Amino acid sequence: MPVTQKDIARKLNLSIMTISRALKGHPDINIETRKLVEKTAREMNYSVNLVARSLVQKRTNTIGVVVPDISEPFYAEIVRGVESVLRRYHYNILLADSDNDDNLELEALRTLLEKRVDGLIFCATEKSSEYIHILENISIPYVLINNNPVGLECDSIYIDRGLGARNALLHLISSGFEKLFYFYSFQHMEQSRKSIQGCFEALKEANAPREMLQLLFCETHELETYYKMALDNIHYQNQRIGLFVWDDEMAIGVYRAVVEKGLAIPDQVGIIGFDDIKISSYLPKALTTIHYPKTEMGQKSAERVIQRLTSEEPLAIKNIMLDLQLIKRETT
Amino acid sequence: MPVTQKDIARKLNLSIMTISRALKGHPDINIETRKLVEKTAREMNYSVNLVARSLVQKRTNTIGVVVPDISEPFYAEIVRGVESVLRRYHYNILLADSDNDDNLELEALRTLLEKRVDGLIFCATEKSSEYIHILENISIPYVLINNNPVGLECDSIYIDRGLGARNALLHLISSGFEKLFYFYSFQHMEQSRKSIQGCFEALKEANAPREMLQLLFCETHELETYYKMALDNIHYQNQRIGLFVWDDEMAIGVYRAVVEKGLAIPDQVGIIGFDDIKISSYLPKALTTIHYPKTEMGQKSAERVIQRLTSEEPLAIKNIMLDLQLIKRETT
DNA sequence: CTGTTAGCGCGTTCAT
DNA sequence: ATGAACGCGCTAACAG
Repeated sequence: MPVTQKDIARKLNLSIMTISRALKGHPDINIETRKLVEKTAREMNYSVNLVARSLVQKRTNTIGVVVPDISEPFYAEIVRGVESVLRRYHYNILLADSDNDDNLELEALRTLLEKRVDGLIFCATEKSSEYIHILENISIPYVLINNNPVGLECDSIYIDRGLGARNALLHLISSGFEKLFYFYSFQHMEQSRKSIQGCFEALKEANAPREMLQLLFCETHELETYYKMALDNIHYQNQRIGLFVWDDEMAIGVYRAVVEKGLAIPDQVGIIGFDDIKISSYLPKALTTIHYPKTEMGQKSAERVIQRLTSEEPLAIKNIMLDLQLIKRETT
Repeated sequence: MPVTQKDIARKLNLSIMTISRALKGHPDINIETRKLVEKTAREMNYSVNLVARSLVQKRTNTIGVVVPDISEPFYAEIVRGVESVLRRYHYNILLADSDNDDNLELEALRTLLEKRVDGLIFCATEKSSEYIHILENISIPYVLINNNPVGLECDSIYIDRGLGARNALLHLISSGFEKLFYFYSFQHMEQSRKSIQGCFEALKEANAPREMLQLLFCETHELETYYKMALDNIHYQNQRIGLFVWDDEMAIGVYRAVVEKGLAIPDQVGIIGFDDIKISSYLPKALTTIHYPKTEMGQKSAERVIQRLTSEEPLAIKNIMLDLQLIKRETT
């Protein structure tokens, strides 16, 4: 049983209100009594009950964050960005990992709302669309990261994967790779679709034949799958092969396969990843990749939620697109 | 303004209690009225206010989790383990990232307690020791992961880094490496100390001279630092060199340096990491490492907290040590 | 089966 | 500068 303001009040023969005010540093309070209250509170090991305060003030100073899998460095970095901003405003993160499951996602979303988070940051799995009904009727600010499944009219932050893919392929083509492969999986169907589109745009722009590119769909988003896919499909025949891979992590699996086949990088095979995770620069051949502003994405979304929470006037919907950047290193 | 039970009650000419009970599936309620209430609730878009419930029931169904940096895959995986268990018991995670700063850590800890989390899982930074005073007086269950700074008497889960280091060095020695280096930094002083001790134990056991091992202290826990440290200190002179590195991520930086120097792995230089992160098996030479049960660590700590939360009898303090396992791959 | 009373711990409002 | 009354939204305990 933690001690409450009432306990302090009784002990000091004061009203609860005086305690409450003293503890919050209210101006209209005798400095002496304040000191006394503070001292007593410390002695009694008092700790405010923010649940009670939240009930009265109708705010929890808590932001819900939903991600498909926090163990993926990609999401972990986004969350890190969110946290770094929220901290400054004295907000905390109520984290929900949807485990890439749309049912769990929906359930998590509901719980967060029931726990009365003040805002929401949402990295959706593409699979679902049911949660839309919830989001539509939501009364708190929320930001969609990286994925606006059915064109919901709301704040969002995203990158243009199509453009990224296009630039990657153009880079491969202009670097003299003659046969191209794109390794991808359905992490986000919509994004996958767009990236494939981007690939074909690149071909068109470069006046390259469609057959130059082969799409390699990987059934699961796992290293082993990408690794095997590369092992099975990459066969060098006097044509420089350029590989574009869904993300850096998976690119490492592909990389390994290429090395196992004894092919020279980048003389025979070139590789481009996506994300720019930390270790990419430290691989034996530093990976050429497309930098993905993950931390910034988290920060910007947190800032946006805070903005909506603090601004009086209604804010216009804002869809922020962050820039990607191709970073040429040693694999191309 | 979300709708409350009161609103439903008014609309249906029923008492609030009937609504409350109907919504919770209480047995003592007319099935008809229950259906009606549920339907109306849905129509009115009702959502329970768990803040209010928490105030009454004195539980939030929320567990506080404190980590030094969620963007490190290591902690992200632990959190993932925690979440996977908590989900089953309908608990959520209130996440606090201490940013490796003992002051922020202390503050975060306070806030979590004020928000009345039901339990706590704590990955401490080694730097601090002040929070001890808080933990000592804490009335909720908590588990220390990986770090018991001042021998606090409490539930904890950890691994024996000393033993890990010992096994790593013994493996290097028995694999014929003649000159040994240990790359480490002060992520956790106590752990660093123990691991160094473990190294020396290995030398003793193998009847190897102390000079066989050189300690390389890296000032910051960053890839660049480890990379440069390796570049500056590894010089091959007809003696096979064995490198043991604080963790897999940093080992990749070292690996890169070795490759740059044109040294053959493992013929001239051997490398052992620590953690066994996913990509370790997919490096061009799969990294020999010590498997660190991160997910299990998160799971077990969550289970422990839940146990304490549900068990009636007081439970004895439990310090769980998880086993490490050396996984020999291609770098040794 | 349903309603009444009371209270969780705190803050808002108004009075003194 | 301090206090009293009331309510936040919900549930526990008892009554009927």
